Amino acid sequence: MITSTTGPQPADFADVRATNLAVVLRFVREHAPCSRADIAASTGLNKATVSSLVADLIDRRLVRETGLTENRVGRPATMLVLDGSPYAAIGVEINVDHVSAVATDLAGERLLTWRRSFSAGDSVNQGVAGVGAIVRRVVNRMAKEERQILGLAVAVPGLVDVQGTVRLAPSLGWRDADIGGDLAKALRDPGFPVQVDNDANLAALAEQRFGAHAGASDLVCLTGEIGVGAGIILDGRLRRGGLGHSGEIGHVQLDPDGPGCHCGRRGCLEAMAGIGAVLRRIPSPAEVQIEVEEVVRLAEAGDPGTLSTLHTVGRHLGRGVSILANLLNPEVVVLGGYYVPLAPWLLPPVQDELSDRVIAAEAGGCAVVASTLGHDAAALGGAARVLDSIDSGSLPGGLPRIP
Amino acid sequence: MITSTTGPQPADFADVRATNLAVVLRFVREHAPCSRADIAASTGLNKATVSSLVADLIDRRLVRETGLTENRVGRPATMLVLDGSPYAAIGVEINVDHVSAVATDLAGERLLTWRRSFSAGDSVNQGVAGVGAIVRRVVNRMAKEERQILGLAVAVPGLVDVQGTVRLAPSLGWRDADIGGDLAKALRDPGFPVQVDNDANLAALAEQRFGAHAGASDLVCLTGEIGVGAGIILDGRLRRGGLGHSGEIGHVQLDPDGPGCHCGRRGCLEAMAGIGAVLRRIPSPAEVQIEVEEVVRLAEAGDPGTLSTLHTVGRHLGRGVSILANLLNPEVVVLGGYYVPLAPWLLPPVQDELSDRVIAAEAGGCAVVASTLGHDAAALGGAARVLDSIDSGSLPGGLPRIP
DNA sequence: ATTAGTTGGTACAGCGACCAAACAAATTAG
DNA sequence: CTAATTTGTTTGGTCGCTGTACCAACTAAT
Repeated sequence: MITSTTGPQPADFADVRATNLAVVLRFVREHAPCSRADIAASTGLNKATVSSLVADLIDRRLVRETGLTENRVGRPATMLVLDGSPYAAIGVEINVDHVSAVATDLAGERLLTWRRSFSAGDSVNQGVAGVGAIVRRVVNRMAKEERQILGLAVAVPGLVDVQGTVRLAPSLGWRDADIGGDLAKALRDPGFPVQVDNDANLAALAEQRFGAHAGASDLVCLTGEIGVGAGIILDGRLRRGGLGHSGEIGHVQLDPDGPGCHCGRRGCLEAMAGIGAVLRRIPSPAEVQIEVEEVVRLAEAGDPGTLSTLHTVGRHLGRGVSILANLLNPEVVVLGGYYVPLAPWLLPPVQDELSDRVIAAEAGGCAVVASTLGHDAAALGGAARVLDSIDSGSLPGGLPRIP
Repeated sequence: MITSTTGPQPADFADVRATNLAVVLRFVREHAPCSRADIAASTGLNKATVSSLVADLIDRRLVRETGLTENRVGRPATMLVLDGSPYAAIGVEINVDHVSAVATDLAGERLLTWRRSFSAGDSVNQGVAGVGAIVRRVVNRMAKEERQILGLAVAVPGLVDVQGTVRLAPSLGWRDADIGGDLAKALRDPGFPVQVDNDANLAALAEQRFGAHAGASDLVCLTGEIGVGAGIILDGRLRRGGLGHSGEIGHVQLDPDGPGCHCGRRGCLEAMAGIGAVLRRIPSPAEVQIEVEEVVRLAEAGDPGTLSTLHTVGRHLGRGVSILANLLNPEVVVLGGYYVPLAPWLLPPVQDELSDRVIAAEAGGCAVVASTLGHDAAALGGAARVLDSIDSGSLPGGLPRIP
């Protein structure tokens, strides 16, 4: 059945065509290289229909025939793969001390990964200028490779509403900033859509598409930066809540008598299980990485104090994860950011807490794993978000066949 | 755009037709009485198409023409309304001490509300027999009124997986029971689908369709029975999580030093803000209602101890609600069950906690209200669930036009 | 080398569903 | 009584999927 998102939203032929184009495109993405016959057999579409759809996708340069054929009985198949070359998706991640930009082709292959320093104290205008600068460079590079930009999604650590306005980003000092609009202006009508989203949301998209549990339809991603946020994917899609402010787990109170949090409350998850709770002193943002590496060294050396701290933090983190598991019953919770290098010591106590606290048997089938995507997961997620919109039917290259 | 749920799921004309039939049906439900021209103008469908769709719906006896016309310039319109008479949806709610059954017509009007005593200690077989008995009586009554049963949904207080198997219902003493299958067997091939779901989930559906905030696309319903559970609606649909075990908020720990919970842990939401925390003594299930009424009387009389208890419980409940608001950012959290009569005293501290604890400004736009649906909300939600499946395209009366 | 068998892809007619526009119907305004 | 207005149906057209037939290209066996 076709399920429209909501309200009176009728369907017509264009929708059927767009849906089936997207179905074929997704199939090629997931089963490349494959033949038209494969597609017809697996999707249930008629062979003739598949031929027509594939022709359309080839016209739009989304799919390409590889001359290669298989070696079996019968006529050999002309295999199809995604055509990586003519398109690119851009994801950008704004952090306290740097901006990361990632570009991928249609298949999700990384084309470039760039970084630029960034000052959190900057005004919104300065921030946008900095992001605009790196994006312009990426756009130019893509133009040199003769790639059309499919879109840009920017990850911001903070509250972003459904329209893409940054409502509150404490670590950047931003409030009610229309980054998307400003950026589009700075890029002077770029000709591709510019989207803005929360970093945890985009990291979750990255995990769903590129992570070890890619394809999971119910997945939560917990970012382990200075702040802790959750990106929530349920039934295959990001769930943002009414205003787009979902996933704010960082200041959920674990213990009324817990340590003070920088937000002014006590016993927040962020205060008890954020990366700050692991470090012995509070370093500047740029030094956190170094401090974490020091903790890893100490833990590897078996330093009792460090191990004990990690165990305690792990238990607290486990309580946070168990809230997620009880409330949302995801297949997997992915720990990102600074949790990744610390995972060997954090995961066991997290698992223990989870089995203790989740009501459903065996933690409701909820696995907890460390991310394998590296530090720019949110930027990669930005690209994933652009690819998602392609996958769900808004194809580029709308020109029809030969006149 | 058409968005298929997931995977390779192509669309064809039948899907277009089903989608548009559902669109028209929903429109008539929400705007009755209305004319074909209204539908065409509001949905964007062509007038001719609307005529065809309406004719189809009339053939299926889902919609009816009222002779009435409006009094304006131009040709008078023939108004359309949902045809209540030929169909019925049944919802059943299993509780510790009773079973409630509700039947509604297509428009959601209650046709009957029945109750039957029930013993929690009974085996699954005895329980199914009891439910089967009341369902059979409802089915017979509906048959007498010449109504076709569209479906039956049963609400169970416990963990229900996506297939509808009751994994764990502590208050009933059930475990791994295929209530749906057993019930279908007990009804001897009833000719309509039998579904089983968690009581909080179905209560949430009832709120979304019949409650004061009907139509909200992001809504959470908190049941205040002996246990506390949440039904989570995001982006217009119930979200059940990977295995269907979402919403288990009752044993989220609010305070490591809190009072003991019957689950063996400490400081669970259920122990600190469940109805048990309000009552002075632990009564038998049948007596809870009386005890709650006594608490209301004391509160109304201004008894200081009672007021103080309610204030404290309200603050704890507010902490639970704030977790929901931070994590899911719903438009509204509806408090049900025994929270309803106590709402005048519980809501103020809940609101206070919410404004204190939710990171987004103004609690992320999250309202907290008491349910207005009465004690059989989950049963009503069962009917709502049946109506939902009609609304999303699985129409009855599949026979085509004239033979 | 020839033939049979198998599989891949295309061509063509048919059908179902939507749309646009013209038309018929029914009522009010003047 | 005519003009204006609005409703709903009829007619013709387009689009996109389906089924069938057909051709193409290769393997395997005779």
